[in-house]
Amino acid sequence: MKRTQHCNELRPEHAGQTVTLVGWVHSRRDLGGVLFIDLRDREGRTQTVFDPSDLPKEVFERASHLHSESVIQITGTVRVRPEGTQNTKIPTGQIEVLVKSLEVLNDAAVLPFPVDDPELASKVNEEIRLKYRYLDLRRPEMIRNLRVRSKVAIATRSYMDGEGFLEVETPTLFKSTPEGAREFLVPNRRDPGTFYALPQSPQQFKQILMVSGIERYFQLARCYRDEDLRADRQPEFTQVDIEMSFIDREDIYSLIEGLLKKVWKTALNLDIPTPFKRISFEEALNRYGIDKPDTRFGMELVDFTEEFKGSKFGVFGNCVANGGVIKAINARGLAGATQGQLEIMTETAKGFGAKGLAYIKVEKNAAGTIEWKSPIVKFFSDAEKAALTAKLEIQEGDLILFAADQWLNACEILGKIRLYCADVLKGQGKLTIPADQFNFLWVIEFPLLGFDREMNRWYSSHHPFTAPVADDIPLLKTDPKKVRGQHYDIVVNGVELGGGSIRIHQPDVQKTIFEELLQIPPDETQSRFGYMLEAFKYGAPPHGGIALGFDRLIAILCGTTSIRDVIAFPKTAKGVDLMTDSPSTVTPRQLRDLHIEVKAAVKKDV
RNA sequence: GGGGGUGUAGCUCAAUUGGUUAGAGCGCUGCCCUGUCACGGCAGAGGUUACGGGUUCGAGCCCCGCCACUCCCGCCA
Repeated sequence: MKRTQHCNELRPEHAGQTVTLVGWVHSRRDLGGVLFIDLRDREGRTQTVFDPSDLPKEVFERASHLHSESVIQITGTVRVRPEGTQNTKIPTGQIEVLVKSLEVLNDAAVLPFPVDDPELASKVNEEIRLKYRYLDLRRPEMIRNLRVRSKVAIATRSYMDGEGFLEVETPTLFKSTPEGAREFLVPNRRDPGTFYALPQSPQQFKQILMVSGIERYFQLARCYRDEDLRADRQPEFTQVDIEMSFIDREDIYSLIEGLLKKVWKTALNLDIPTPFKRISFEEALNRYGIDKPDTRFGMELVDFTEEFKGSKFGVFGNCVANGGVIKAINARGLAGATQGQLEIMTETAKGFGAKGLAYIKVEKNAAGTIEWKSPIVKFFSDAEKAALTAKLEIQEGDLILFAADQWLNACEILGKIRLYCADVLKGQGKLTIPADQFNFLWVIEFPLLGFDREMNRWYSSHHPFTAPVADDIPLLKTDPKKVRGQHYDIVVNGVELGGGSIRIHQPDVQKTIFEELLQIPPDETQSRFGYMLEAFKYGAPPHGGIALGFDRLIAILCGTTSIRDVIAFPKTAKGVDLMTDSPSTVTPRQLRDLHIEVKAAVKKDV
């Protein structure tokens, strides 16, 4: 070892010792007669002192011209700092190292952006941070994120091991299963025209492992989806993938509650209460307008369908007559919403096919009396007004927003607007949410199927291996919409952390789903899922599982909304790695080997 | 595929809304400075205003196109 200590280790009790430290030049303060260099490694930093009266001239000269981020090794004596010069901001601030010798291990060129100042560095354009990712990762806050990630990964493995799970690796060269997310394809050199696909998840392998009798499987699995990206979506990402045999939903709930309890303790030293609350899909939509509710604030949806049945206000009355619902939220304190903000909300509503967005601003008028300012309130009867006042607890300063539409649409419109209003209120300081508040929630009883009007067929709302609730199986052939799936999502603070289900383990039920409901032709079912249906014939245990988005989990723990901050080498929104400039073109020879001809205009190499 | 935002010195930003030589802070270079830790002081270098067109006497600013980054919608069984 070159070093005797790391840069966050020396304390007053080391005074007098000769030590060797290595690291990066974090900052340099040259006072002419004395020179301070803060040396940084991944653990922290230590002030070193260069005294020209005590050092050969060339050593002092060398030190005084060191660029930031040069890598050096120093040997010197630890001493307690003179009275009044201690730095309470850093743990090593009581001491300093008086340098006797300096070795420059690597001179750094002038940096493209500062890494020593967290304030400045966090504002640097992400494009340049990604291009020089190695510099970006040197920032203590980025190293901290990677450290959290590592600790949580290890805690997860240790917890799963303790629960009797086997970590099994599954292939990343898999078979194309063109349902669901678009896949990345890998051409097969040995058989022209055939392809592997990178797995969207190890779903099928983990079920097969249950048939294999593994009973308890987990993996920190890399998954690949060739879809457009978001702040919380990368083309390759990591899932904590879990599958168990001979269990029911309750076993999954308690397993994951235990895992998250351990993870939160490990990463944040927080004790989160378990068991988590549960809410049905229907209730989540009714109260929060979304299937992944953020329950850290209220502003819940209120139903007024009954009150507006037969209303003289045509928009509401007709809506109810046509089987729709009337929902409203009270955005307390937002009566002063700007025209622009109302515009954004209206556009949101229109995005769901609504014609507009009805609202009431509850404000004092010039005469000093409270008034409902709204283009529609003149159509309301006294009874309707009384119902609104009572159920929404209307008071001065409120902004009431309405959705009148079919149930799901009405809920979703207000669900979006509720989140938008919360953001606005947060911006105005009228809504504060503590950073250490984590509202975990199981969302359960999802509908097994949705109906695709365009394609005129059912589709799986989760995936086609999800088992129906046993009581609902007879409904599969009579009223598929009513069938509930044994599907569950784990949600925290409005973020979907993961989801899973109890699987179908009977080949006949699986076949019904594939062929009668999803209307996949039998030969296609055979070619895509035949091996699974066959596997299930030879003794498939009842089983179920879940997958947690590991990147999202770490992002939440690190307090960031972008998973790029918790992935060492992430890609841009267009899937480009700016550091290596990939993807890139390949040689004609490579293409020939793969029997591939590129027809699109070839991007010129620079 | 669609919509919004951004792009000016190495970095972060400004430029009185179309007007002379595009500025500041940090960083960088040189000099001064013995207790700093956002050290301080003096001086200096550094610009194809992303890129390509256009309008205009005149464009960082207006128009058209294009590229990149970013947020959102679609998409993500």
